[in-house]
Amino acid sequence: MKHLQTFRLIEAVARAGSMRRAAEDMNITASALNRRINRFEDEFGAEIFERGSGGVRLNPAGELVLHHYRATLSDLSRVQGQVADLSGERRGHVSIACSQALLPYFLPREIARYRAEHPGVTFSVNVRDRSQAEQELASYSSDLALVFEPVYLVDFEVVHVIPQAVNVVMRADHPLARKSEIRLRDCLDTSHVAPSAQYGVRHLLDFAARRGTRRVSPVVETESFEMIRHYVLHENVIGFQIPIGLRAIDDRSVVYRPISERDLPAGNLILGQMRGRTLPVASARFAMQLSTALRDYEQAA
Amino acid sequence: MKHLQTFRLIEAVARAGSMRRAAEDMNITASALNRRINRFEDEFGAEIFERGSGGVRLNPAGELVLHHYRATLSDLSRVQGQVADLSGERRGHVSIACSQALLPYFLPREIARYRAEHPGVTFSVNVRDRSQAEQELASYSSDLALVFEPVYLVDFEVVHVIPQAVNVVMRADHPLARKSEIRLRDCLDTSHVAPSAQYGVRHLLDFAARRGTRRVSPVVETESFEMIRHYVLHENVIGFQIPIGLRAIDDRSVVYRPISERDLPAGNLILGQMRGRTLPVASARFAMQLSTALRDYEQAA
DNA sequence: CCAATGCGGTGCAAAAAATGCACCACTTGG
DNA sequence: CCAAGTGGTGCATTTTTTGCACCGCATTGG
Repeated sequence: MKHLQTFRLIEAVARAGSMRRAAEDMNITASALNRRINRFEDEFGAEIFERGSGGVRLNPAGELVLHHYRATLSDLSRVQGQVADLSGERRGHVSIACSQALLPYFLPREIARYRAEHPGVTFSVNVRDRSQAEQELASYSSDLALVFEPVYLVDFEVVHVIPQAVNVVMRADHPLARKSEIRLRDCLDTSHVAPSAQYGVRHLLDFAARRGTRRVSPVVETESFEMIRHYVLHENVIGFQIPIGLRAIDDRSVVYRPISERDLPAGNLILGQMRGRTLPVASARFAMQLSTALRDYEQAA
Repeated sequence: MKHLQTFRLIEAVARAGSMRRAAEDMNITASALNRRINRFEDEFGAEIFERGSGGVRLNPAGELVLHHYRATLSDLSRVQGQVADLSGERRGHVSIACSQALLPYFLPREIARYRAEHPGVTFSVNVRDRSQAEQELASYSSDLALVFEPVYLVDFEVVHVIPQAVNVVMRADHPLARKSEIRLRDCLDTSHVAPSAQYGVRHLLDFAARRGTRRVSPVVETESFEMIRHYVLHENVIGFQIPIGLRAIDDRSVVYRPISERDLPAGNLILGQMRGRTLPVASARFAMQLSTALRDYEQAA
């Protein structure tokens, strides 16, 4: 949509931090860019950039303008999606920000199931930790977020929530595998592998350990839950993950057991969107499917 | 905002029903207008007008586009309001659709009170019946609606609600004025003046009368409650209105008495906005003031 | 301390886009 | 069957936008 070109340029300038660099990025002359910005500010009635030596940066008014642009863009693409729907095309795009736990089993199955019915719909899956996921929604970069234990709940509208207890994952021959429920102290007493601090699982572990004046002291700390899941195969230690990211393996080489709720309350896996936003058709439908799937998953567990 | 010019033209064409007439309205050539529309449709990816002989009219896709434009416009003016607020100007505009009952006493006082603190804020007061008021919100023509007994509540978000019993209004020397509460049958047995069918007061009266197999048969039927209020001074008949639109007059020439709740349940006076919409600063603040005023009014009564 | 560099902004001419005018093809109602 | 209405189009003209060459200024590094 050509009429939003000025906003695209504003966004580029905000990103680049300098008009000249933004001009290069957008394949345009610095002078032309400069004049468009100035003209916009005239028309808008206020400056939107702070001119400092060495470049420019958005002022609060500019932040509002940029937000307006993103909201407009989002609404426009929603409208285009609905129009495409009218003409029976059923195309569209869903972008979702999610925690790592959803990557191996849950999301692939749900996306495939959705695409089986709507082959014209494409997906972006953005792996984000719990705080990033919410920023993702706020900037309209993702339509949906499916995250474990989100941080700030402002502008985050909960669509569905299911509890997920932190589980211990380990080889079947690990001593703790014999119990059906594991105490936190047993975890801390044995060698363990843990995710790094920005993740919900680690946050819950740290919090619970501190309450018992213990500390989580992992022999391997990583940002990758896939790493954790596979590491326990190579050294007989324990790892942590929530059940939706786990599955009993055929040869029963890896097992998982919940940590006792006395020690560590279950966290929440939350499907959410930006508050008040009307989602594109495809995203709204996919959100409904996810809700149903999460409910079924919870009842099956 | 120049970048929305094409949308303004689209709106004009939709309103005029013909490109040539719209072109005149917008002081532009039909050819230029025609090409802008065609270019937009190209870019947008779908036709938004149905071309019939004798003119054009919006198709469903066009309705969506027009709605997008209005939403964008509303959001933009909200942003401009917030920016003005940032620079300390405190200006803005509030548009409110309301029932007639609010016109004589309640709204003038509240608007004046608001403007005493924020002289830069201007107001539009649009008198609308209960169904029009909601359309007004849906088309972003008004920010707020304050109506008695709204019809459809879809897309209508209730901000505040107070009950309002239908009252009989009459001269002090009318026989019914001696009672403190009036039965519906007494109203129907005496000559009465009533509002026409689209109004909430009449709707409640009709409904209650029909339940008792009676009918409302006014000697004067009017769209104007002001007319009703003044008519009872000239002929000794009764009229109807809700208390917020009434006030005891100094010389006690006109009095009002509630109709018994056994016969006619109290209706609702509802302050609302469009569902999910973020209101401009001034409107949001005014809505808060109205909420408070309504609460105080209810407690005082 | 001064030249070099990078910044935003501006005058002016060239390029691009939008517009107005004249006109076409078509439908409709008297 | 024609007059009056409609949307659409080719072409010259006007308006807007852009690119180029600069300016003044601040920061930086030798």
